Amino acid sequence: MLVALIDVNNFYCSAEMSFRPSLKNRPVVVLSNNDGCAVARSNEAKALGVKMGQPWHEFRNLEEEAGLVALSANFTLYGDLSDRVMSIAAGLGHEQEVYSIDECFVSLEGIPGDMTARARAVRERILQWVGLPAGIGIGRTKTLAKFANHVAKTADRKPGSYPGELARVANLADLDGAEVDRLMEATELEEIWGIGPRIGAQLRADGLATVLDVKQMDPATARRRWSVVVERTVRELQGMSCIDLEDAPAPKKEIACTRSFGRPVRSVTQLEEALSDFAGRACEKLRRQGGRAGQVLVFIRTSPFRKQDKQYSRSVVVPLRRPTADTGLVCQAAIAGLRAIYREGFNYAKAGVMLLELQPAVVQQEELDLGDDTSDRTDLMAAMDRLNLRYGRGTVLVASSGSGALPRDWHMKQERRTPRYTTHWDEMAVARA
DNA sequence: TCTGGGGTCCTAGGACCC
DNA sequence: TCTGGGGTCCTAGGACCC
Repeated sequence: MLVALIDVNNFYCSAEMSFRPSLKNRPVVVLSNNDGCAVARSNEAKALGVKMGQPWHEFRNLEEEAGLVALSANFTLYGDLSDRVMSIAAGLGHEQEVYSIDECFVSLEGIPGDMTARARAVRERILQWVGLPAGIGIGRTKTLAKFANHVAKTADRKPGSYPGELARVANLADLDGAEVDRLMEATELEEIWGIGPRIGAQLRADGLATVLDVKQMDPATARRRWSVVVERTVRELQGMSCIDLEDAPAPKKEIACTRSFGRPVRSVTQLEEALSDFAGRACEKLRRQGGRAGQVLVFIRTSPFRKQDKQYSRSVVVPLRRPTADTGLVCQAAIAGLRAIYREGFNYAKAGVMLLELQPAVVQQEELDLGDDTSDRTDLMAAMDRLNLRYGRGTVLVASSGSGALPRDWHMKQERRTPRYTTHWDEMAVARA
């Protein structure tokens, strides 16, 4: 196996900068839904000490003090730019796994020529055609490609941290074993793909510190002390491929739509509206993958951060009469679930709907017509999806989502969103002479 | 005052079966 | 007096990823 990992640097921030060049070289953060916390930081924002996931109110002062620019997440824009990046990156090899919105693995098996030069060309193309800077790491396993990618990005961002020729594109296959070991020795073990904070701390307690230390572990010990997951990570660092490239995206096993509210919600009516809305969105995703759900999970909870509030958190799984992707039936189930778990007198901060026991619509079990809810509304749902796609989300919805009579102030806060430049005619960027 | 959203996989333990 | 062994399925919780 030889595989490349292509990953856009500070993706959301870079996406914003590609349409607003005045943001370049400035501290920029993109905030999570509800403008809650930092989910992307430019290099300058990192240098100011803004942490991944840090609550916005904790570093809001930097706006005045350091010229920090904070933006609401604009997922429509990021999703569209992501598609463009992925189609260029796919040109690197024959098989591609889109791993997340900003990164993908590409298999280099069977590709002739100089991989490093090829990767540099693809990187240049992404920069020129989409305006986004990326890093590319190449290795014999996915974990090694991830590690190489870390080297490539860090060498670029912090000159002197690694040999300069590895900046932006790092190909471990170009190096001999001793050189790779030196890179691993210079890297903290927390950077390893698959080692999180918990296991990282346990490895530290055992006296390990660097990627090289983990690579040199005995795989059997890794399995006995931790799990097969850690064993695989050790073996992958040693060059044995244990994690396959997933060429075709697997259908989802569960689909969720959950939101924190813009302000606390107390009434069951508003929760019904919100959950109907979430159920509708979840069903839309489900229909897109051609699936049906057997169960609906509903949850509501207060904010664990509001210590002064009474706390409450509950969820319930509602079985569906038969597997369905019908928004109306799923809304009914979600509302029935809500009524079972709702208690008065709490400040609800978050709620959600999850669709479980997903199965393909094409292998539906036949059964006797019991005359209860058997009317097939597949065509109605398809029409609803087309209208909402064409005229915008919320053009058609089920009545329990609210008539608009009640204030929908539970909607998330998004006070700093930039235009959806590439997907909405009326929000396109305008060039002035 | 203000703290995201959406996933996957693995493991252990209990229930249950023959 | 003597009281088995092997297996599956389900669920909750933990850990990780971006």
